Amino acid sequence: MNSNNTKTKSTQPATTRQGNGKYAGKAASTRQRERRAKLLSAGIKLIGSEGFAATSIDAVCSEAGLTKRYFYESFTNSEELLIESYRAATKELMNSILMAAAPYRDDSRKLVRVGLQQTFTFVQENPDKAQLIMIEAMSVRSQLGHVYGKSYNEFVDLLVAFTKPFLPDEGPGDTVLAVMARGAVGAIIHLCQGWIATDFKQPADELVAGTEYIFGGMGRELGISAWVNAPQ
Amino acid sequence: MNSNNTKTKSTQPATTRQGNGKYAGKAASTRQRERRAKLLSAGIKLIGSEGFAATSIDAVCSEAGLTKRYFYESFTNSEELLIESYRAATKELMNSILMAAAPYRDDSRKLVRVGLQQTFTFVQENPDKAQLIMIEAMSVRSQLGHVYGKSYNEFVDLLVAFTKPFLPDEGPGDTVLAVMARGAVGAIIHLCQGWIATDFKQPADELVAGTEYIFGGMGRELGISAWVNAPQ
DNA sequence: TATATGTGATACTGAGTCGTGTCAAATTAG
DNA sequence: CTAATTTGACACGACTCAGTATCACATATA
Repeated sequence: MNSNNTKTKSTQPATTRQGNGKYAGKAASTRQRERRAKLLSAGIKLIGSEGFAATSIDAVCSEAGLTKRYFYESFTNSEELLIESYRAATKELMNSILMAAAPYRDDSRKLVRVGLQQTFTFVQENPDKAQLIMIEAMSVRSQLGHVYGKSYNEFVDLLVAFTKPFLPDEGPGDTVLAVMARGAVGAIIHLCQGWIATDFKQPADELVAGTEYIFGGMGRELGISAWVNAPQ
Repeated sequence: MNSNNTKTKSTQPATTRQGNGKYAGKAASTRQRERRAKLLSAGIKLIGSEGFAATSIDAVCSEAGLTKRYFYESFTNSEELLIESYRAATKELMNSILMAAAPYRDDSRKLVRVGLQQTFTFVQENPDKAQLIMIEAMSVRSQLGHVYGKSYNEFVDLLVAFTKPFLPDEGPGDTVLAVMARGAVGAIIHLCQGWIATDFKQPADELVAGTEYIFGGMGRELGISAWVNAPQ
């Protein structure tokens, strides 16, 4: 359950006559964290490129340069690796978008443009992570379903909360607004999926332009002044 | 390669002294078609509910009430079953939308509304097929990727072709228009995915309303008169 | 009835994978 | 140096599954 599951058996009940855990100049906990990071990185790479179903634990260990023993030291099974890989990749994407968009908090249109640009840039620069986030995560059953749904809703809620202040009094209710936000996120995800599948043949600018139109239309339809008072 | 792959070995080179293929009152080709249909139906049900990765050939045969021999009579492997299942389900969805929307070819807004309503209705009434079309198909690698991409592009092209006549002369180019269409389809697919995952808790009307707003915004942004000359 | 063919149940082989266990080599602390 | 611990390589059993083969039974034809 806990993300920080240190399973160091520590089978020295009393007689710690020797060895406080150091090896190769590093403490036991450090080595373990490094191994976990290696496995996570290998997991993201393989799951993102080959797909979860085609990724065996042996392959992950081989990619990480470790043996199975250390896999089970950090994860109970392959699904846990998937979940943690998804968490790590999602966090990274979110942070990169927030960082890029932060300077434009007061300019809705610029904010949308920069956010979209950063999203597509991240996808192009990290195809494995993008594929993991946008394709693999949603097609795997059981536990990850909840993680994915939760993470997804958080982003949608963020989008709604951010849009709310700009809305005029009249307009659709919250439920419809939420549907629109989910649809907008879905549009981006889907465009990214197709983009990945076709090896980024289309220029990123065209995708940004198209999604800007979609967001612009929604802004206009919702009566947000930044778009209503705009040409075209 | 051919969809109508009849693999009746017909190992009677010359001495057809007996047996023109009838059994249980039906011709050989009829029986084979029925078996294939049973397998296809079982495949859609299992892949759509359990996922492709969790669907074994044995399970499909068991669900269809047949044995493995007849699976390999109609399909070379499980991926071929997946592709054919996807084709069948997609065709059914397309037809149901086109049938529902046909009477409103001259009223853009009504056309969009009815098309969306029918889409969500189909998804709710055929969750297995919808899950197969919208979730499983895109997460499987290799051959199906092309089938999915092709089918998807056909629908996007249809959408673009249908919109084109209503567009004013100014406005975005074809590439941006195509991106918008793909995004719109992605929005619908993604909303359906979430809807399926949450067991259709949200009323279909709300989803239709939200997607209508998205389409309305796009229509307005593109300068289509049916939406430009509309309130709100 | 006798023969050929279709059918259903099941066995079998080979490959792949998971999770665990073993053992020698490497490293550290006393 | 010596003993304890960590590490890497690999073996092992159990299991699942794909694809093929076998065998007895059912049905059609002569």
